[in-house]
Parts: sequence; structure tokens; C-alpha cells
Amino acid sequence: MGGLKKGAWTPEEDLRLVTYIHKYGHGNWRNLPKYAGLARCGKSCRLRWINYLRPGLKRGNISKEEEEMIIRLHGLLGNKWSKIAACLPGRTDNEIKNVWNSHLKKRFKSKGSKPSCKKPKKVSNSSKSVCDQGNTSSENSKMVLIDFEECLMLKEQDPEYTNTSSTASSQTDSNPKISSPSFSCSKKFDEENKFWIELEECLTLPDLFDISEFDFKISSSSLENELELC
DNA sequence: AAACTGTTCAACCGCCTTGCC
DNA sequence: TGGCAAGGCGGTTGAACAGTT
Repeated sequence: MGGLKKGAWTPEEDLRLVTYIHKYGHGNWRNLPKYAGLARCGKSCRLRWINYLRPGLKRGNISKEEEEMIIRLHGLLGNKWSKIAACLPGRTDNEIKNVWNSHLKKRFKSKGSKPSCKKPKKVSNSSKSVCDQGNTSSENSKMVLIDFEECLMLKEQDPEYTNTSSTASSQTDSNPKISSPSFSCSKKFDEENKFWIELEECLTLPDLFDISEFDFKISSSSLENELELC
């Protein structure tokens, strides 16, 4: 790959890239640099466009609300930066990753909790975990996001899944924070097959509600009916 | 003022996924 | 159905900047 430039982009390169994309779009990133007269690889052009030059990007500080959102989503999705970014208009996956790694992660370290959640895991016969780590926000957030596709996939993989009752799982017994074994949630669908669920207000939550203490399971044969924390 | 240390963030790297032939 | 190309993603790096001694 001799002759390909690396490192920081110059204003001239930015201008070339923006001008080209505005004129012709980016049909093929691999060929784009050649046609745009850039000594960069296609990947580099794509990254520059997505993370910096694309219209509609919010530059500057992440707001408190955005921060809270990142924390919640990270608790549920783990290091799925692109998925998290999809929920934050104008923010890029790279930006969110940087924000997380530079300040938010430290905040969790100092609190002594584990912020990340890699993959859904099976915890017991009677329940499936959508996420094994959760909301560690300092506020009593009661909104959580469930990846509907992931739920569906898990359900399909495990025939026992739909046979679960609403009784408490063994994990609940070891949870000192909450005595009630389960409660239901109302749901709110949004785009991309995810839906928000809002925990019922009737439940008395501990001051520092931590979803990581719970698993989600589907309590009826229909995914659309009800989810439970257990 | 200089040296050192810590932080931020743009960019790169390599792996994985997807779509096409 | 397998192979290949391209795009997408997450982890990592390193330069620039800020703060501290």
C-alpha cells in the first residue's frame, strides 16, 4: 500500500472528500479516494466522513441527558457502540466510545461496580438474561431498553424458555435489595426492533436501583405481552 | 519556565459480517 | 455452496493538549 497517506486529515483533504460526496455520494468507499483525488484508503475516508464530516453531527460536550442515556444503554447493550450511537442522534460510535473510556468508565470504577455487559447469558433453567449488567446510574432510572431481536433469538434457541413460570429464580434469593420475586412492566416499542419498558411505579425500588441484580425473562408465550424482572 | 503526568479524541488496525457471484 | 470483496465494528494507539509539580 505504498503512497497512501496516514494520520490527521488536512482541511484540503476534508474539502475534497466533502465536495466529492456532495456531488456523487459514496457508492463505493474503495474507489472513492481514487476518484476524489485523495491519497487515503477507502476505510479512512469512510471513517472521516462518518465521524467528522457527515452533516448533522453534534460537536462538543455531551450533555447530562446524553451521558445518562449512554450509561443506561451501555448497561444493557455492553460495548455495542454503534447501537448506542444509533439512539443518540448526532453522536458517533467513536465519540461515545471515547466518552465512555475517558470519563464514564472511571466513574463506575470509583463506585466499584461493573459497567459493561458483553452478551446475554443463561442464568437458570427458568429464566433467560437479556443482560447481566445494568443501569448503574445514580438516578432511580426506571426506563430500560430491551433488544427485542435478542429476546426473540434467545427464546427460539431454548425450548424451555417459554415454559417459564413467574416464580422467583434462584438468583433472586441471593439478592438482598429486593424481596419481591418479580414484577411486570409496560412496554413501548420504538424503531429497530427495540422497545422501551417502563417499570411499574407501584414497585418500591431501592434508592440505588441496579438492574444488574436482575434478569429479564418473558413470562408468557407471547413476547409482546409482558416481560418480567426476576 | 520547564519537565513531567494525565486526559482526550481522531485515526488506524484487524476481525467479523454481509452481500454478491 | 464456497470464495471473495466491501463495509462495519470494537479495540487500541499516539499526538496534542491541559494540568500539576
